[in-house]
Amino acid sequence: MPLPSSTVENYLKTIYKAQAAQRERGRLVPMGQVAQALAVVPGTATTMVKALAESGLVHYEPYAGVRLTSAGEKLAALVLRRHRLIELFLVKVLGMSWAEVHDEAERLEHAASDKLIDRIDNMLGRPATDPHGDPIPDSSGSMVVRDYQTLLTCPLDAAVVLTRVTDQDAAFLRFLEGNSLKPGQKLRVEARDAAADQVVVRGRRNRQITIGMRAAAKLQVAPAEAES
Amino acid sequence: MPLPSSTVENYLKTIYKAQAAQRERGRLVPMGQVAQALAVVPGTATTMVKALAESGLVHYEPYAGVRLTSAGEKLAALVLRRHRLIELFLVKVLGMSWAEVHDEAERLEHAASDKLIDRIDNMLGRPATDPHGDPIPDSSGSMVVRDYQTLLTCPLDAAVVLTRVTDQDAAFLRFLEGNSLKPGQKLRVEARDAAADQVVVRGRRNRQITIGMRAAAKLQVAPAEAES
DNA sequence: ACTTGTTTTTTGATTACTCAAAACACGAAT
DNA sequence: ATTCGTGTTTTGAGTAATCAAAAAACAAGT
Repeated sequence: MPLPSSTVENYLKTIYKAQAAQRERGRLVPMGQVAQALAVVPGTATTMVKALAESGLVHYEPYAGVRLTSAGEKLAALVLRRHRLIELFLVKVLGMSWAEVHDEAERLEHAASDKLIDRIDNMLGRPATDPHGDPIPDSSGSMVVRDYQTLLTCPLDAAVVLTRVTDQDAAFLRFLEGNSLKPGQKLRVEARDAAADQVVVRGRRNRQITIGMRAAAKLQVAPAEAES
Repeated sequence: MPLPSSTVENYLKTIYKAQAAQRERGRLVPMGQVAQALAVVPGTATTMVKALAESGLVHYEPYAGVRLTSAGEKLAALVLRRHRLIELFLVKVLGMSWAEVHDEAERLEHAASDKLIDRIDNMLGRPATDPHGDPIPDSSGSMVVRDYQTLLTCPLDAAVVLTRVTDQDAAFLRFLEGNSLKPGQKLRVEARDAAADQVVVRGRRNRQITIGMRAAAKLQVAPAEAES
């Protein structure tokens, strides 16, 4: 029963996110994917995951893959909670750019105590999402997962609001920021052209932005509410 | 040229503080002291210190002790800078008690980037001292060291102001807080009795507090300025 | 059912840090 | 000067996490 090192926390977080990313729930995450996400060689991931299985944090099937147990899931959610609250705190209180907070939070999430995290949570008014629109689990580890459309799948010409950006790459985020594409922004998809790899969006101050389909798929939206 | 792990940072910090604590400057810190401060067995400290010497961070003389090189000193000062800015930030911005911030900072100091630290420094108005009155090195690693008297050495019945508390123990700090003995507090030593191990202090709202001499030695004071 | 190609697991080493306990050095005191 | 006690270093071993490369398993595709 070793208390989770930051390595363990990172493995759990990675498996959690991989599980969440796949359409079908309850499927095993292949080892290769875990190894790649953590930037370690496959053998390392195998060894580590077997150790996690020993501790009862994951269910591991040789040659098939890995899945979190409920204990592992809770722990992973708490790591995510710390990460996202820290990100929001850095943006809201310290005025950092949303493009740079990810890496910072990546390190701080393993050092911050629950007490500190609760204080931050409180100071921010128990927020539901971080600066990228990712939902923040509560202190018991549960989280409201909502299924959004993306700029690739939402209806054409409908009023939508940007709710979530599923890519933490700093350069990408800086690009979005430069075009006022931040969560909360009202948008309208005016055209899509698969052949040309173009999605045309009308955004802030009626400015028109054209992005590629890979990028569009990373921008999640919800139907805009009735207000102006 | 390995970038300093948090273990290395802790060794440097410990040696730095031990060096600062000893009256005579430039003396070597004995290994036993380093080991004890870091809660490792002596052999471990020897091994580690030899590695630090390899990296040019300390000067090590077998059987004599260890001393920081200027490179090591700078690095240690920057760790201390991070630690103290974080402590002050936790107190000032997050409203934590000065009794509990030490342990938190002890972990965060190894995870916070220079960028974050500079932002905190800026937000706090480039403060000179942390909540315990410890001086905060600037970003180049230099620090104003002032030599204070203590409640044990200051003149009797003189108006003094509490400037620094040289003990981070949470229980001790809570005791001080309960008696309004925090940096900035104006005081007067009314009596000392070595035989009875008593120092009698007149403090806030003319309340009288009696503490032992070990505790008194940890409270540093400066002559009170002319204002009321 | 074989062969091929990819993915996964094993094996053997390596690095950083640690401890326990034996061996050693040094200053002081007889 | 030899002895004693304390402090220090060495030695041998262990844990956590990693990599490189060999070996094994699996999923197809003729």
